[in-house]
Amino acid sequence: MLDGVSLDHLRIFIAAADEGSFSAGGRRLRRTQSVVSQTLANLEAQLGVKLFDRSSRSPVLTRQGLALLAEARAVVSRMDVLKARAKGLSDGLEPDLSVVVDVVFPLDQLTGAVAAFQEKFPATPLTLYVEALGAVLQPVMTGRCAFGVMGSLPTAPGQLTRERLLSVRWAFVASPTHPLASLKAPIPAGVLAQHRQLVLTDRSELSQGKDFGVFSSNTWRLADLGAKHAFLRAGLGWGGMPTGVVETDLANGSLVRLDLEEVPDANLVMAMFAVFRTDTPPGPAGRWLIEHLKSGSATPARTAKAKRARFQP
Amino acid sequence: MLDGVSLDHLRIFIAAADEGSFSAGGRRLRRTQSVVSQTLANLEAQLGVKLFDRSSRSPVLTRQGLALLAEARAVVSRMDVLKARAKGLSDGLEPDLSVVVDVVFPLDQLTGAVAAFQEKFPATPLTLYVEALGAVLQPVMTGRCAFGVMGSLPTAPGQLTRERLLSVRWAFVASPTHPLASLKAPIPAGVLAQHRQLVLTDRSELSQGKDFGVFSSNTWRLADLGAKHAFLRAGLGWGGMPTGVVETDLANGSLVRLDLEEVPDANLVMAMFAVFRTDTPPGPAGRWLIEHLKSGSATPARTAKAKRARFQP
DNA sequence: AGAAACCATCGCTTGGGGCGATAGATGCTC
DNA sequence: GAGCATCTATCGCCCCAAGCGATGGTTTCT
Repeated sequence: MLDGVSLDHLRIFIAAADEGSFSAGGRRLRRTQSVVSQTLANLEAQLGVKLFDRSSRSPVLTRQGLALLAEARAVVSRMDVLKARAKGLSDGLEPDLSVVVDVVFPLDQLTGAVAAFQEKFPATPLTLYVEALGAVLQPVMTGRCAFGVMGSLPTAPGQLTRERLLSVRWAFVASPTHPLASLKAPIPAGVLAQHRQLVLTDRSELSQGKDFGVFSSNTWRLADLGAKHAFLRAGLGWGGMPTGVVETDLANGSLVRLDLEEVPDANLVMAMFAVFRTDTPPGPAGRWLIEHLKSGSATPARTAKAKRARFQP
Repeated sequence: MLDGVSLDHLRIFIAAADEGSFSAGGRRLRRTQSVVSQTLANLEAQLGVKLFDRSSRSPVLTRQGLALLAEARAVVSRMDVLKARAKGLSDGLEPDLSVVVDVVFPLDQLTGAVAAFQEKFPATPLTLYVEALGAVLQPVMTGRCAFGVMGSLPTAPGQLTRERLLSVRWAFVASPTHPLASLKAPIPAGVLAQHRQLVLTDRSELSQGKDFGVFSSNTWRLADLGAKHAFLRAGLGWGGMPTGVVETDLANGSLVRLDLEEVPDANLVMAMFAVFRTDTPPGPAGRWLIEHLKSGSATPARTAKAKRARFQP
């Protein structure tokens, strides 16, 4: 034995204190009265503290006993936490979860799912990375993240599995002060190419040379969606944005939608997928999170519902 | 045994994980390597979780093992807290401390001492009551409070011990709009008696009929020092206040000092005492707090020092 | 190849946890 | 007040899990 006082000692102490009687405490734990008596005498000796006043018929906690009772509860409660955690792990729950999400993924959908996740799996630490485009892929490949959330794969290695989550509507926009904004008719590619396009980029090598929706050779590359947003509003160029991000701008006129000849009906959508390595599929927690990132499983939050209504008119 | 997993299991787990080796972990705990091996196998079986990957030469924690290691540390750490607490109690430290303090006790001295107390005895819950005059005595008599802090005892039962703490300077004041305020010469008792005096009182029976510094038969009795303060400032009467409470009022003129004929040199001080039942003297924590309530042991806080300087010009 | 670690497994011993019995004390009931 | 029920303390006994030492297999370093 490494230490005189054990968990069983504390459990017997708690039972006796709760029941107000050694005998009753013993009954609760299916132990004889004698072991309770001996154990508590032993515990008192180990701690050097009188826990019970035995002068009356049934023992009553001393003040010291009351103080240590709270400590004892804390100890066994912590042990119960450990066992609960172990139970989860033995059922296959992953000990922690790292996820990387593309910036263009709808924020409210993400926050709603993550909030629900924390409530559902409070013991599972969740680490969230937000990256752009190809930068999502890298941590998934290396295994640092259990899965990633990203748009159409520029290059889809065979070792990856992807699973459709939802679609992000896309709009090409510009500031109302921008020359393109005054053109009502569908804009042909030739005209587009004459104006600087703002393009989201990232620092990874995986998406090098793989451009998505780039119509102009005159481009500025921005690694941050918020920066791109600000540049667009400042009239420094035109480019595509998720409609969810710019809808208030479109409503109040600080950005206007561009009608492109190449994109009929402005119906551009980008499908978003959960992507993970086929050899290490997500465990229960990761799977749960993936399910709750799908469009059908929006959180009951009001904002999410409103957003969905706008997405499917 | 009430439960398969014990504290010793966790301690062995922690040692092995820390050392990165079963043998080294065993050495640290003065146990054979075989018991470490067996114990960990047993623990893994109990929890249903593989803690170590034994495929390589020296075992390495699995992800689950890493997660449970943190939990294990939490459990034994909580147990260490319990034992530390028990150690304090066995050394005679009281499990908790209740104290009742008279409102007129200098606030900064009190807060300083209490703050230092919480730092010195973080495990000892401190309950503080603030009462007026005789109301301080009652919880001390009944034993609900280990000691009380109060002014001169109106009636000093022999079963109480008192110990001097510090002196509170006292001033008789009134609003500048009050008729007495315009009298420069020392005011005789006869004149005082013609004006309403505001007197601090309390709801206990112990101070019934025992008035302190009452010169007028026309009195209003206030159970709250703050209320008395407000009444004085409103010009509703005259009365005594601790100088510490009214010094800013005296400085900015919202109250003026009265020069009483009965009280030469305005040198009225009220000695304050720690009072406790002789049969239950305070333990180490209580004694520590009493020492730090004395005037010489002011906290190093700037305000307290400044206040003391003003008190002893 | 050999030494030196490491871990798993197997008997063997032993100490503490648990049981039952007993005795003394206290409170309830008739 | 006698009898009964229930409580705690203590004793002797049993037994299992914890611990030990030895053995064997494996990896790493020299």
